[in-house]
Amino acid sequence: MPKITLPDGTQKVFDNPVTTSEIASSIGPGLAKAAIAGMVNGSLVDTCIPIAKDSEVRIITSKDAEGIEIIRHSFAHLVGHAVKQLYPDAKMAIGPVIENGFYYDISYEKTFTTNDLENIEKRMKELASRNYDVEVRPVNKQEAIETFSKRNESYKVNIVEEIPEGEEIKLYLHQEYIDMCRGPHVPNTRHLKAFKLTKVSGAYWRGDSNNEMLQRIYGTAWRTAEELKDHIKKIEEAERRDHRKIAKKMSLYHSQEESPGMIFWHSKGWSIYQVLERYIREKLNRNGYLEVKTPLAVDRSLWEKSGHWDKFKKDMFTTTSENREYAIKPMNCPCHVQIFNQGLKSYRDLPLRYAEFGSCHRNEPSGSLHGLMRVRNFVQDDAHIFCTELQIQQEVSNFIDMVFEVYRSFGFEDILIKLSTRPKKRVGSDEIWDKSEKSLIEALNNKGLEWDILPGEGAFYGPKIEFSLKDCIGRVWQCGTIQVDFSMPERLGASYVAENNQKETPVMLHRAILGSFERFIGILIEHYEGKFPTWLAPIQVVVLGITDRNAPTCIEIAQKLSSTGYRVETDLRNEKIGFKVREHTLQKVPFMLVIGDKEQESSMVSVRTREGKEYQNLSLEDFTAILDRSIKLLGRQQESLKEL
RNA sequence: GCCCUUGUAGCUCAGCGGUAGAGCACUCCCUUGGUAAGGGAGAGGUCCCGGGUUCAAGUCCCGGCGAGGGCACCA
Repeated sequence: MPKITLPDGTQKVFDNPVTTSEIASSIGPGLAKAAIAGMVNGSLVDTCIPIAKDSEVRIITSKDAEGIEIIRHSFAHLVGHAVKQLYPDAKMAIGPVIENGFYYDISYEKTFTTNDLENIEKRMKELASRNYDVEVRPVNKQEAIETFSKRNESYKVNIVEEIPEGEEIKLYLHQEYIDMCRGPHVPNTRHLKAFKLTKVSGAYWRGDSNNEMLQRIYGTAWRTAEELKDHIKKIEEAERRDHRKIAKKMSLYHSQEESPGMIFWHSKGWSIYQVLERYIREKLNRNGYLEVKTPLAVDRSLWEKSGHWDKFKKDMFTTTSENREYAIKPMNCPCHVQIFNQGLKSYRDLPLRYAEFGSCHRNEPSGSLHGLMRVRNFVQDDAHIFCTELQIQQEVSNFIDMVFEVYRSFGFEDILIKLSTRPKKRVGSDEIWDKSEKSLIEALNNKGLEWDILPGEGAFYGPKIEFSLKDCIGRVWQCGTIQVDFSMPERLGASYVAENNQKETPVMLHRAILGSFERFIGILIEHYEGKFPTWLAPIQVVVLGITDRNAPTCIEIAQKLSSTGYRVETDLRNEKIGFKVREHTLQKVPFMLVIGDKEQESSMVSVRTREGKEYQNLSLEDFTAILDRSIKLLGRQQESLKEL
């Protein structure tokens, strides 16, 4: 006689054990049709599972977050159903839910082509349109192994074998296809409509690069066709913003075969880089940092002492000279310790903050390189703070303020914070790790910030806080970091004289706000879609002549502007004004000055913005005032020209 | 590093066994035109590199290198 309590408080009493499906029916036929699963006392169950005890029950439909997850998961089974019909020799491995969709890892001797993908998708649609019931069959371990052995599903057998004895195993029967899952799954394939298979790629069995590679079929799935369409639109939007494409069109940088993962900055890209560097340098100066510069190549003995040679030898570029082996530095910190070690330091000198825009090289795996986002040569807005344990919290706190201020300058308001704790591969005692992690947690809590924890994701020498920002289409980029390091100063012999006249080892904080300039510029290109705010725009103003007669005036105006420090070009080509306007709009130049006979005679300028707004009869002084205000806004939301 | 895809003019791409193509860009000429493409002519290619198959190879096969999408990695 189970008594069922629904979310709105209503209670229903049933004579016999009752299923979620029956409860839904008792409420209404619409809900019965929409029911995907039940949330019974906090856990998700299939609609066909009988509930015998008094329970709180919520009916899950596609409108619930849990519902769409279940739908996506069932789509993975549908991939299995289709693949096994089309390619009976294929072996199914795992098919989980991921953000916005699902995938299935499959072992099959032939590689799936895009054509195969289309066929699989077509078959999935046919199968789904049969609106067949999905059956659940609980089995014991032995039965599961037999079932999958008989079907030659060696990966499934492998998975079952690792399930502890006595634990419930559920088989899901999709007509003749059988899969295994914790569930729940949709009761009928009528729930499986809005989806698209997106790509095939390789993936290691159990995510281990020592294992064989399987073929992974990716798909995206949504509750309605509209949501699917929206999602595809978002992907296209992201493609439009691809920094590699935009940078090529705007001639910001290039890379070529001879130096994979390294950037040839063109003048326009370098201009952005320099503005960033100037901006950060000014921030560092104001916050008590000392800028330094250290060598690119350093003898391996230093990297042995620092621990890098042990852990990252393969990932460093090396070079030799006169029987000595050097590593091209992958980071600046060991060199900064060398500067710290020059001369005796007192506790009165701390905190000591060394900043460096040092060029670092890391031999990243070829398959991981990606435009500006993952490169082999990069420069960070890097600095190391040498301080006492007691100073950590204050330094971390000051740093957090700086991070927020800098990100806001680029228009990033939404900032996520994560704390990464000790990884498996690490140096330093557990006691030191306890101390380091605790000090970061306290600094975060004292600031009253919200943060998440990432267990095991810390650097090998210490825990870290990571700062991620959300760009204007909602993508999250991890940029800033501050890492506590109790180990490296000791390894490299750093010390200071404390108040009690004893030598102590300082703590070192590694920190960066932008991360690497390369990557941050990549992010900015995508965030702004190439439409850099005036502050950052490689060309801020282009002066366009209407006819050849206006060329001298154009040149004169351009010279006036560039001598005041603006980045200006002229376009005096023998082309119509419409043509020039189009080109510089596509080049995303924020301001175009149009100079014809009219302007020439009246000593005025006409302004056209890249957004297509026009303003006639401005004096050059009025225009530069506007320009100044636009630049001062930095990367914050630009208002219209009138408001400037 | 691994799997798949891919590499043709400065750019975007077509051609896929039989004398290298288009659009844009570039050069020259006409045009001097008022806010997103005026017209004409011309020049431009070891078809990524190295082997092989073939009477004949951008085109088919093998190997390198790069790029793209994933996986793994990311101090």
